[in-house]
Amino acid sequence: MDKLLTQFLAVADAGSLSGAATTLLITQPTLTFNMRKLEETIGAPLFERSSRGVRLTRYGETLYENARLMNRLYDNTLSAIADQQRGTERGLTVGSGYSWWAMFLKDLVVHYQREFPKAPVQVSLGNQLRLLDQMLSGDISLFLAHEIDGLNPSIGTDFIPLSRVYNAHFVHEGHKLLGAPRNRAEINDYPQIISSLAESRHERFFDISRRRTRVETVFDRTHYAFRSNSLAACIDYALASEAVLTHTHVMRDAFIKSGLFEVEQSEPPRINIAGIYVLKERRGEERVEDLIARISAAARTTLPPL
Amino acid sequence: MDKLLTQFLAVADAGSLSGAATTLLITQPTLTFNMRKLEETIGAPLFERSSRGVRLTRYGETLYENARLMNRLYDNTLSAIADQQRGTERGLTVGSGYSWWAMFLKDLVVHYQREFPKAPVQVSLGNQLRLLDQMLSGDISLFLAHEIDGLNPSIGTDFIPLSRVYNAHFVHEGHKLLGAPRNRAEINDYPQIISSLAESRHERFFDISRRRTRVETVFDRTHYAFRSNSLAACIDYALASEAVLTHTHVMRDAFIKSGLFEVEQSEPPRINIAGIYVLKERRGEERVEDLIARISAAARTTLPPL
DNA sequence: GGCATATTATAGAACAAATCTATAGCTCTG
DNA sequence: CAGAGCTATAGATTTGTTCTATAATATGCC
Repeated sequence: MDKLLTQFLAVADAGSLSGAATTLLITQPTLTFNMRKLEETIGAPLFERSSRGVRLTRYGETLYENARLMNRLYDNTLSAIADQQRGTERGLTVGSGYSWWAMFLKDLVVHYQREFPKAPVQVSLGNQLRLLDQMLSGDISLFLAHEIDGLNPSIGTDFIPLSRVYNAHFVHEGHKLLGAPRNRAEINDYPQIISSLAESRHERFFDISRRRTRVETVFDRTHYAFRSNSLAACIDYALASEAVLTHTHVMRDAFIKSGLFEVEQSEPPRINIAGIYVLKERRGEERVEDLIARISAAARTTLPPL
Repeated sequence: MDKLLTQFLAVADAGSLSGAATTLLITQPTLTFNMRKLEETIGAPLFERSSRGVRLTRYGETLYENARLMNRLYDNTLSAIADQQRGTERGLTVGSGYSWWAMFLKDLVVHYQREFPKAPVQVSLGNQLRLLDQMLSGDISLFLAHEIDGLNPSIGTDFIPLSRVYNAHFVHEGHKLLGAPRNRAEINDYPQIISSLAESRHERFFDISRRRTRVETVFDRTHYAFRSNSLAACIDYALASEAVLTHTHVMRDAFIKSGLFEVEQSEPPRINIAGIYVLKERRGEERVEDLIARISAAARTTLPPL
């Protein structure tokens, strides 16, 4: 890995130049010099320096997150090559959201393990952007998710569509929207809730200019009255207010148990595409393509068609 | 990016050392030297050299794929920091653990939205350290949590105490620990569950030398039989096993509804201080201080006094 | 207040590394 | 078999990195 970035990580972890210097077995002036140089090449101040040590600026925090990713990617690369030399097959890891896992991925993985007990598939559950993070650092080979609108193409991912799912709107019992079909304008009259809370360190994944549609993305902060990464919190909020929770319709039955009911829509609902994200670089690898084929086949029998 | 990797990519793309040398504006012997060095650090031959140029070995192919990823990651990081510098004004986002959210933050937020519909408050639920992380990277303005022991003071946070809470222990109905007061040793005989999943990247927030007490910190990986970032998962585990879920007592009523009951403690329980974490530099901002005042007021009426 | 002890910053010397020039050696092609 | 195109090698040169020594500044403690 890049020397300056490695040293940067050490400084961020130690919280001081001198502390990092001792762990890195170099002297403190060297680090002072190098970190200045890094700040120059990055073009932003990375630290707030004081006589108690250094603290990361927000630019420093961004770099820290990404430098850690790069570090992981580098380590994963080295071990991948080492595995290649030993002739041992690398295990594949698949990422997924909980619903896809429960719906059909689980069975597929169980089958796969049985067929290839020596090269098992591992599974990482999480939200889309975390999974993207993990894919970029080489921790997972591919993941299942909704198509992410406005994703920056320079990230270099392929998206393989599998299924069409639609968004439904959910409100508490006795809400005025219930009882008759409603159009989009009527629904938008009420405050909106969404169960996805973007973190700024994921903002780099997005490229606003190339957005295909004009819909709000996860980073629009104005549109929603309430948003949270916790679905439970969103449900609580929907139960305690007149706001409308928008979520994929596959959760309808679970929501009814919590006391949220689906609003009938008088217009065709917004369709989302669910599918597989995979790095362009990994296309063509035998095991990856095999897994994609298996997932596609399983999706065709379980999920709504495209 | 790492210089050698950049040069490696150029060589792989050009298919020859001399060709890459001209595009890189360096001389061919330099590249010969550098690529040898890279092969040494990677520990595998990357090229098959011939008088017609060079060809990637399978190790070279692996490195090529991953080096391209690193390259992109680096570029994306630079542009993310540049975007950050252009500056985006953010709304207020409050972080919290689920317990505080359910107990009183929910009502406060619902009220707040009604009062200021144009400047909504967003909520991020998560464990303390994730919230700390998010606060430092600017995603959230403040968060509610237990006082974090051993926190490195150079991080520059203010802690505003709100309430004294104690940790209780919860088990499923009919558990042997129920029915009589138990001491700490008796409770520790059973496997432990905790609803906090530490990530190693947060370790830098801690300053081990200044830790006041010797209690297990969140980074002890051996002590707990089960830990998850999802409270629901912890509850599931507690219901399905003999393990003891340790959690703040304020959730007792909610736990009873789920089928978990509090173990009577024969010794005085460990007291924690709950309060608001906020960045020193954001103190004084009108909306931040307003929110702090509202939270403090709500806490006084809902939570145990200090 | 003032001393001890952290910290980062600076300057110049010493050292290490990267790069270049020049040249050799190999292999395919006409 | 000579020429063109490539990589490899050796030693000189240039550039960059790291170190030592010291200054400057803040913090905490007596």
